[in-house]
Amino acid sequence: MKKFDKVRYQAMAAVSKALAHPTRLYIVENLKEKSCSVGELTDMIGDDISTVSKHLHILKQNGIVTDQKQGNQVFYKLLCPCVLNIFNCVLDVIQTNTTTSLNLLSRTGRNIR
Amino acid sequence: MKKFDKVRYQAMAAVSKALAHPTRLYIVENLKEKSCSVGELTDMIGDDISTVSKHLHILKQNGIVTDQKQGNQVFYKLLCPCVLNIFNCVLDVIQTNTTTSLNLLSRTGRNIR
DNA sequence: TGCACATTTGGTATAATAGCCAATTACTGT
DNA sequence: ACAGTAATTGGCTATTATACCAAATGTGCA
Repeated sequence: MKKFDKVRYQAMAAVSKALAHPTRLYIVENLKEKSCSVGELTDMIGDDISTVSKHLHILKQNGIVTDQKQGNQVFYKLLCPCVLNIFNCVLDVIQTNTTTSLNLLSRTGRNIR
Repeated sequence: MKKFDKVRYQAMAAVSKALAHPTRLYIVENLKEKSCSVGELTDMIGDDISTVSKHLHILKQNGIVTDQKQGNQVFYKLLCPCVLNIFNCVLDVIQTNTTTSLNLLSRTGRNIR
């Protein structure tokens, strides 16, 4: 693999990795409509606040969210709503998988219900 | 986070994780046009063939590629070309980041060239 | 059958990730 | 300055990923 390509794929992998965690996906999807404080997100998620803070840090580092202080709190919002497209693409892949599995099942004469 | 959501986000994270590696992204992009044998991919990538084989296994497990024996060799191909959309989305994110950085730079009076 | 080639699997060392707790930092209001 | 709330950081441990080598498996052909 050429060095040029390596750099490119590393950059892409970094973004993918940032999204490759259930909690971080949850966060991104919840920031779709409105920005949230760390505390709000923590309540929704149910992990320790330090854990949530670290997830947010990863998302920020990879240019997916930004933060803004408001008094006592820090609000995070989507920096790049284009990430939401990734959601659809990923769901497409999952749906394709599911469809394939269903076809296999039906070919064996079995069915879901 | 509701249990239902958890399952959903875990499924999505699994797909994202499968793509969250430079070599695997490289593989996916190279299977865009034509299917390739493990040996061919190994030559292009330059890692040990066992390493490449394991990457392919991960992609297969997550419904991104399929394999097919042809005599001595195993050819892999994209199961779900919709993954390629993810590439564009990820590149969008990266471009947004880059643009943001450039704006910051220019605001300081500096510039790339 | 036995050899050559292609791929997968097992084993292992190293590195990266995730989560919690405790300690620190930052801001507000008194 | 001090107490109270919000968030980040550091430290620790458990789990997971990655990459190599070596061994095993599978396939085609003499």
